[in-house]
Amino acid sequence: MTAPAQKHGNTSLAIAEALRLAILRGDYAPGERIIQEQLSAKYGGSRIPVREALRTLESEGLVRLVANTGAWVASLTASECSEVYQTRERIEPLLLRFNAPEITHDYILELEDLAKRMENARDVEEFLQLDRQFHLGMYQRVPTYLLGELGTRLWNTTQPYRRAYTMLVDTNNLGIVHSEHHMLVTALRDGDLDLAEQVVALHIRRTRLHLERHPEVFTIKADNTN
Amino acid sequence: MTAPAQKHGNTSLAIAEALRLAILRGDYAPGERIIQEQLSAKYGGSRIPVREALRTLESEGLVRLVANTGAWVASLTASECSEVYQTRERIEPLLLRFNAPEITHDYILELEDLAKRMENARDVEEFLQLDRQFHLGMYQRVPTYLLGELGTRLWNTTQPYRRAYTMLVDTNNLGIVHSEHHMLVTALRDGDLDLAEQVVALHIRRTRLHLERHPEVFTIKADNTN
DNA sequence: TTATCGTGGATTGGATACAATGTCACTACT
DNA sequence: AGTAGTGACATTGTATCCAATCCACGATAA
Repeated sequence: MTAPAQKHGNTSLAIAEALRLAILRGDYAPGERIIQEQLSAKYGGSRIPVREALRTLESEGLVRLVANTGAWVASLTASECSEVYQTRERIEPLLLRFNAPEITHDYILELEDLAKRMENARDVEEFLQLDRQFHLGMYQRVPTYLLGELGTRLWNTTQPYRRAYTMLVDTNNLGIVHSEHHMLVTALRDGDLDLAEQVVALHIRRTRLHLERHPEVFTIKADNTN
Repeated sequence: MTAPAQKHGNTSLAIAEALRLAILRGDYAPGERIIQEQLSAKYGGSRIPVREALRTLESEGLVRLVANTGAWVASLTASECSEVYQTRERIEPLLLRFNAPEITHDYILELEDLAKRMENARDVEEFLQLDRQFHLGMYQRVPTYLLGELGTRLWNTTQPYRRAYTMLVDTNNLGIVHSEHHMLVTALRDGDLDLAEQVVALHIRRTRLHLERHPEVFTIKADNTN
């Protein structure tokens, strides 16, 4: 990049956004070391905005900072990931409840479409992208003070493991996932918010229990962590 | 301060901590403007670590940053505060569940003592301090990846309004609050975790409903916000 | 061999200097 | 009088430079 038309006041924002996307894309492996100077060279700007971007991403849980030592792409142990999922089980139903008033009939059609496209997804990346759009999309119908951000953060920090897990089970064996998506759409169409909340919680819970049975997913981190 | 023995690598941490405490103490009113140079002079260090501290506090929800414009002490509208409380209603029971294994008999005695001391609290500040110790203390028996931080954050962002509210109702009319505290202690002593979770949720919920009936609490912000 | 102790290079942390931006009072014009 | 324009000042954003810290590596000694 080395964006030339960079106006004053958003260099650190731009760097944060670029790095966030790169991490979510999987360009960096969990546990990988991040050198400020390299980011500086890659995305433009001096090390100052890079450092501020790293602080931002740390607060989002995507990066781990250690004073005087450096920055690493965040990595989760199996039990940490389980904790994040348990938190999601409590947060996402509430988030759904907040957004319910704006989940209109038209939008439910969109959700149905997304659910169907997921069933036909060719590769893992396409599935992941649609899955994200399906879930996070319905949580952003309404602006919130912190719930929306929180939901996104929890989703983002578990992204590498969702990817590894999806590759592991193969897109064919996702039958239950698709059923759950359709159940959620149906509950929303029926206006049964309590059921919708429960489906979301169960969806996350089942995935968590699956993940807990596959500890090998958490070995993808780059070596020199901790 | 202008701390002389400041070692390399924790200036921004020290500033963040000092400013966090100052905000929680109420030294700054919600909505009050924060000037980097002033913090720099007050707590020592140049503006660089000050800026990093502000980023940290922003991620904790205590400060609001706007590019090229400045920083303000965070302030909540009534509905934003309600959202935070609703989030707490979902998070704190889970946090309690995580910590339950380490809430020993000895610690329950401490909790009971805190509950009693709250009943005898002379002034608002003493009550607030004990209340914080009672609730946050039991959430920090066990180290967590994010739940603990999250609980603290939710607690911190609502601190100014808890203070205003407590002053409003007067420490005499806190009978129900004390009953709830004792109910929680009893549930923990009985090892009835489900009940304990429910008591916590109801405790938060009742406070939220009270707060929603006192919108005047949210007018304490310093003028030039937004 | 193994452990301990430097030592130099790589990297991060912080201070100063300057550029960009926003704010606000003041002026000139309608 | 009211409003748009304008300029100076206050404040924030970024770059560059230097200091502090860490870490890998090798030398030395038990």
